[in-house]
Amino acid sequence: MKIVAIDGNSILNRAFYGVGPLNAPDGTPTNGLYGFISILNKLVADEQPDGLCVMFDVKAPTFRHKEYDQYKAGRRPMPEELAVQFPLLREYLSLCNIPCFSHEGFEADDLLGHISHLCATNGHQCRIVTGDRDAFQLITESTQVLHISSRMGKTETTCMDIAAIQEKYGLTPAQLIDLKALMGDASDNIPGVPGVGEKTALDLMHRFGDLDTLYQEYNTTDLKAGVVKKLTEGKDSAYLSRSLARITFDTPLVVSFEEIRLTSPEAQALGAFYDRLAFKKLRQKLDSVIANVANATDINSGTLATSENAIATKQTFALPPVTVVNNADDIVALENAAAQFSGVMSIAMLPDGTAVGICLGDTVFVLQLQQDGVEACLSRLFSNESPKAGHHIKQLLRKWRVTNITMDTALAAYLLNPVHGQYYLETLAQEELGFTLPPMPKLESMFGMVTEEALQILGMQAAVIACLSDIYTDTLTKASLLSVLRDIELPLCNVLADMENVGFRVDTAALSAFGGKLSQEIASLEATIHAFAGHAFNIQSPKQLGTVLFEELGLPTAKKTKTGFSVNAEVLEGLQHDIIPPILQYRELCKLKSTDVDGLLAVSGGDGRVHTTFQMTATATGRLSSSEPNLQNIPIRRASGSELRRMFLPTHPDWVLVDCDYSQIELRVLAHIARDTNMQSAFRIGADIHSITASQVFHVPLSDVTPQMRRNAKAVNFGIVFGISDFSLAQDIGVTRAQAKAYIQNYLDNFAGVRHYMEQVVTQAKIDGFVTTMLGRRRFLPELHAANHNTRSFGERAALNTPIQGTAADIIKLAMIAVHQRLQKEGLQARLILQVHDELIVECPEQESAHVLAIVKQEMEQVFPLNPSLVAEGGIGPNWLAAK
DNA sequence: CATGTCACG
DNA sequence: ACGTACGTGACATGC
Repeated sequence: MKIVAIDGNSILNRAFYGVGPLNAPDGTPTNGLYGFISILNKLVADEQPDGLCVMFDVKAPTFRHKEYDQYKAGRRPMPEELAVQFPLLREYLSLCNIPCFSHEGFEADDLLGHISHLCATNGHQCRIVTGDRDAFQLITESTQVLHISSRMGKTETTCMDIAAIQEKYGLTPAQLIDLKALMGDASDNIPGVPGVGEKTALDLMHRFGDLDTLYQEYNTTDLKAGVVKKLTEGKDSAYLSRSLARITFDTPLVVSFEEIRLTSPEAQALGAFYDRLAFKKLRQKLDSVIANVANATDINSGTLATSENAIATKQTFALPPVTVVNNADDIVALENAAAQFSGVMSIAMLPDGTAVGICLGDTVFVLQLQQDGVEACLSRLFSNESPKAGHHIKQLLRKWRVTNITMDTALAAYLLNPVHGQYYLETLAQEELGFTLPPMPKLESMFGMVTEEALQILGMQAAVIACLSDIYTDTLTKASLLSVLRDIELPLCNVLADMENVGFRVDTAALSAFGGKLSQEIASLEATIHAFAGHAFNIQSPKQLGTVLFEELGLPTAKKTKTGFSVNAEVLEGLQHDIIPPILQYRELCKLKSTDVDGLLAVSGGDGRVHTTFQMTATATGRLSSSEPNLQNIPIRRASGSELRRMFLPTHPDWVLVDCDYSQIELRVLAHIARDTNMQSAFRIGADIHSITASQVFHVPLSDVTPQMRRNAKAVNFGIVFGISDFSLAQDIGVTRAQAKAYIQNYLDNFAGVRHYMEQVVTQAKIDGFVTTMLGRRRFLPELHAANHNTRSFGERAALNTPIQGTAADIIKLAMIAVHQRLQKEGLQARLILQVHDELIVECPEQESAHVLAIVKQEMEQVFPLNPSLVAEGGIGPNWLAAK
C-alpha cells in the first residue's frame, strides 16, 4: 500500500499565506481551505495513494512544553482569519471520508512519525506531506517527505528522500536532529548552542557525525577557541534542544490501514458545503464527477474511482455536436444558424490558419479553408454584428477582419493573474471547467493534412472558448477588469496584428556586410586573447575563462556564482590586466553578431522584413514583450550596436521613420499617483528632471548642479521607481552604503508625497493581496506574506514598481490605439510598426512625416490626462538611428 | 534544460 | 545573517 499522511496545520498554514484573499458569502475567510483542497486534489492525482489521513496539532501543551517551558514561546498568535478555517477544514475532510488524527500532548509531527513507523513495520510506502523541514528526519527507505513550498506565489512540491537530504545537507536524515540541536530553531524557540548558526553547525556535523562524538572529542581538536567556548557553555542547551527536536514515534495512537483507505466523498453533502462557501469551480467539477459516476459504474461494474480529482480527470465533456463542413449545404446551414444565433460566436483557429472552429451556442461547425466558399463565408461571419470570442485572438486578426470582439479567453486569464506566463486553452479548460481538452496534434506531423482528429479537437476548442467566455465575463466584472479587457487589450489586438503583419524592413545586404566585418574583428580579438593566455580556449565559456583568468593568470577573484567564479562585465571591469579590454570587446561583438546580425538575418523572410510577434500575456506588469525577433532590445547604448539601427529602414525609398517617445513617463506617473506637489511642479518647470532633483536634494542652485550630482540624482530617481535599497544604490553609483542611505533620506524628505506613497502602497497591498494600476490592471503579490525575508522584500519592491510600470504600459497601449485610429481616420499612408515600451515607431511617406509626427505626439500626450502632463518627443529620419 | 551573460525600457 | 532595484528575450555552454 501507499499511504499519504498530511501535516494539516502546516499545509493549511502554507495555503493560507499562499492564496490571495477569498471569502465565503458570509465573510468567513476561505483562502486557506481553498488552497488546501487544491493541494490535496493535486496530491491524490499525482500520488494515487491507497490510504490518506491528516494529522493536526492540539492546542494543549505537549511533552516538549513540560520539558522546556519556553518551547514555541514568543510565537505570534495565529491570525483569527486562519483559526476559523480549521473547523471548516475538518468538516471538509469529514465529507471526503478522510480521517483526521490528533492527540493531546503530541504534535502533528509526532503522529506523522508514528504512521511512518507503522508503515515501515507493515511493509507499506509512506509519503509525508508538510511545509515544515523538521519532518526530514523521518525519511527512510520507505518514507519520503513531499515538501510543499510556495515560491513566487506558486506552490511547489519537492519529493525529499535519503539521497536528496544527502545532497542538500551532506547528512543522513537522523543526523538532522543533532544538527538542529546545535543550530537551534528560532521559529520553535529551540535554543541550540548560542552563537552557533547553520554554517558552524553543519561544519561540526560533517566533522564529528553526531552530538555525542562531538562532545567527546571537541576539546582534543583544533577547533577555534571561540567555538570550543560556545560548545562548552552550550552543552546542556544542546542536549535539551536535541530532545525537543527529536520527533517521537511513540504516541499512543491507534490507526488501522483499513480506516484510512481512500474512498469516495459524500457527494451531495460536499456539494452543499461548496455552495455554502461559494466554491464555484469545485462545485462544477464535483457535478461533472457525479454525472460521470453513473457512466463509470456501468463500465467498471460498480468500482468507483477514489478521489474527486481522480474521477474528474476521466470524465467526458458534454460537447455540442460538431459538424465538419463538407459542402455548400453545410455552409448554408452554418450561415442560417449564425443568422438566428444571438449569443457570443466563439472562434478557434489552427495555428497555421487552415481550419476554423465556430461555436454557436449548442452547435459547433468546423471549416477548412481549402474548401470552396469557406473563405467568403468566414469573411461574412467574422464581420457581422455578433459579439465574438476567441483565444489569443490576435492570431486570428492577422488573417481576418473581425468585428465586435468581446472576449479573448487568454487575455482574460492573463488579466486575472498576469504572473502565470502560460495560458493554454487546455489548462484553462481543466482549471475552470474540469474538462480535459485533448492536445492539438503537432501540425508538422500532419504533413500539411488536417486530420479528422484535429478538426474534432478544433471544434471542442471553440466549445470550450464559448463556455469560458461566459465564466470570464463574470469573473472579470467582479474584479473590475472587464474595462481593461474591452477598452485596452481587445482594441490593441487589432493594432498589434496590423503591426506584426506590416513588419519592419531591414537592409539585409548591409547587415551581412556588417556581420562579415564583425567576424574579422572577432577573429583578431580572439588571437590577441589567446596570445595573452598562452593557449587557445573558448572565451565564451565562463568556466574556461574563469580558469584562465583566476588560476592561470592569477587575477584576484571578486564574485562567485553557483557554479564558479563570476566573469561578467562588471567583475572584469574591476580587473587590471591587458587581456581584459579585448575580452570585453570580444564579448560585445560576439553578442552583436550572433543575437542581432545572425538572428535578424535568420528571421527576415524573403521580403527583407522582420515580423516580430508581440506577446500580450508575458509580463507581470502589463507591458508587451516582443519575440522572434525581439525588437525591443536592439542595441543603442554603445556605438557598435547603434550601427545596427541604421539598417532598420522604412518600406519605400521615399518614406521615412517617425519615432516618438515619452519623456520620463514612469517618473511622471509616480508624481501623479503619489500626488507629490513638489515633483509635480518640478516637471512643470520643464527643465531636466534629474538636474532639478539634484538641485533640491543637494541644496544648490540649478546652475550649480555638476554632472556628477545629476548622475547621482538620476540613479536615485530610477531607484525610487524600482523600490530602492541603500545597498544597491551604493553599488550603482559607487558611494558608500551610508552615503547612499543619506541620499535616499534626503530625497524622501524632499519628496514627501513619494515617501507617503511608498509606505501606503505596500500597506494596502498587504491588505488586498494585490496592487492595481490607474486603469485597474492588477497583480497579485503573495510574496508579501512570505516568511523568507528576500522573497518578502521582492514583493514590497514589486508592489511599489508595478503600479508605476503598469500604468505607463496601460497609457502607451491606449496611445497606440488612438494613433492607429487617427492615422486611419485621416486617410494617411502612415502606419505604426513598432512599440518599445515608451516609444512608438511609425513609417510614412516623407511628405506626410511632419504632420504624422505632430499627430503621434499629440495623441501620445493627450490620451491620458496626468498631473504633471505627459510629454512626448520625436524625430524623423531615413532609418531608426536617425529618427531617434 | 538550467545557468550565465547581456541587450533593451 | 541574509542578499540586494523593476520588467523582458536570446544566445552559448555544459550537464
